[in-house]
Amino acid sequence: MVQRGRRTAKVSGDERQDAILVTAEALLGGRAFDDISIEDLARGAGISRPTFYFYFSSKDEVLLALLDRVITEVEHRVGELPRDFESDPAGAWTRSIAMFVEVFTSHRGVATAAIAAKARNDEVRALWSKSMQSWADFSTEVIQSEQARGAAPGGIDAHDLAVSLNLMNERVITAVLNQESPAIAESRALAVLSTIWIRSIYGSVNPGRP
Amino acid sequence: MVQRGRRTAKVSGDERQDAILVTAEALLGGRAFDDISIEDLARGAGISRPTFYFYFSSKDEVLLALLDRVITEVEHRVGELPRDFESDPAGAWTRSIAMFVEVFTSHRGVATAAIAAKARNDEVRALWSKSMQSWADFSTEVIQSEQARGAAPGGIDAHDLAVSLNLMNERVITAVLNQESPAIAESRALAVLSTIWIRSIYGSVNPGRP
DNA sequence: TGACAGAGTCAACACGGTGTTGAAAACGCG
DNA sequence: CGCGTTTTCAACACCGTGTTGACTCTGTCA
Repeated sequence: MVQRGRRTAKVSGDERQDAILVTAEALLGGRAFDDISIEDLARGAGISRPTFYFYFSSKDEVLLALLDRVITEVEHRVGELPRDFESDPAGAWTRSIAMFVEVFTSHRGVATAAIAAKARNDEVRALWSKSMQSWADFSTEVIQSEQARGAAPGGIDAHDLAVSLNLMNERVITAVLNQESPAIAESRALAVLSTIWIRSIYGSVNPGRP
Repeated sequence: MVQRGRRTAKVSGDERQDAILVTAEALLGGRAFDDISIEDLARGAGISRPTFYFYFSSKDEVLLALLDRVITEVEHRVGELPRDFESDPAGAWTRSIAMFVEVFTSHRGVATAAIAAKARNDEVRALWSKSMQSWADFSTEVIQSEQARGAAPGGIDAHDLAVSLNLMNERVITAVLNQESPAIAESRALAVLSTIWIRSIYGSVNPGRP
């Protein structure tokens, strides 16, 4: 992305930028984004607060960069998902949902901070929206094709259903990651979510075996 | 709640307190909670900023008071809900969900501000959690009795299901109120949500007529 | 090799919002 | 009236954000 190879004695700019990101993700493991000051990020990266502004124009910009990485990872894994919905609908949906659960669980701090930040930051909201949109579109297409081949009943707009189920996942996963109450046990989250998806998409408990 | 009847020439304390709440709810109609300063609330109520602190110890305290009112209204209306799940399951669930949609829609500003604030404020979180818990408990009991009488299939823990569906409602309603994208049309929200509830609780499209 | 350019750094400042203090004004009850 | 209580606010202390302008490196090129 940017040419490397400076032979500077001191730490290079890119390393500093990276140090800020690493510090941010580390601190997010322990406390809320709002409780982390730019001073904290700067100190963690070994620079002064004004110098922080040389690398990022705000704290939110850092979060945005971290979120971007996570979303890229999800996009990549969505693309690799097997699309065996005709042969094993329940398994296929479960594997898709499992992927989201895994990625967000392994970036707990970034995920929860970003989801909270989209309430106040336009860029974070835009990025998150774009991704939600693309996941909802993916789900919509599959639901539509399931409805078209007669495996799933109509009576509900595929897009509305897809959006609602994706929003449910977002919220349930957030609740689990934040250990909210009420929430559900992390170990059961995947089973519960996929059961709801399958029942509400197929209108039956065991799609394929009616 | 507190005795009234002072014959003061100037506006009384209770009226001032109320003026702050009224101002807050009015301002919340137009902008985000974070974009409202204590100065704004004080000016709106016709007092100075320090005087604000005589009535509330913080901005969040105001939101808490507003949220408390809304939750009280919901609790009240939950109590009045007909419990005709045996005779008309689909209708009964739909009426319950409709009630939530109505109340939160008519207090859009408070609802969205409170849901955002629970990320950072312990008291707001506690109050919201308590209510979610009680709504989830209500749903759990109904689901359990539907499972017990054989109207709803097992294969999923009633409480997990209830919590997930309630979290879905929270998130979908928030998305609608905030006009997020992706979201669903406000006019279709109720139909979509109740369809998902019914399909995932009963494992069929038309409970009662299998 | 020596000055120049640009990257990197930070002390000091300006600003805006929150929360506190201490003194004073308004009230109402005896 | 006069005394306690309620109510009010100017002034202050504080904290986090974002900006400015001057300074130091370091690699480059004449």
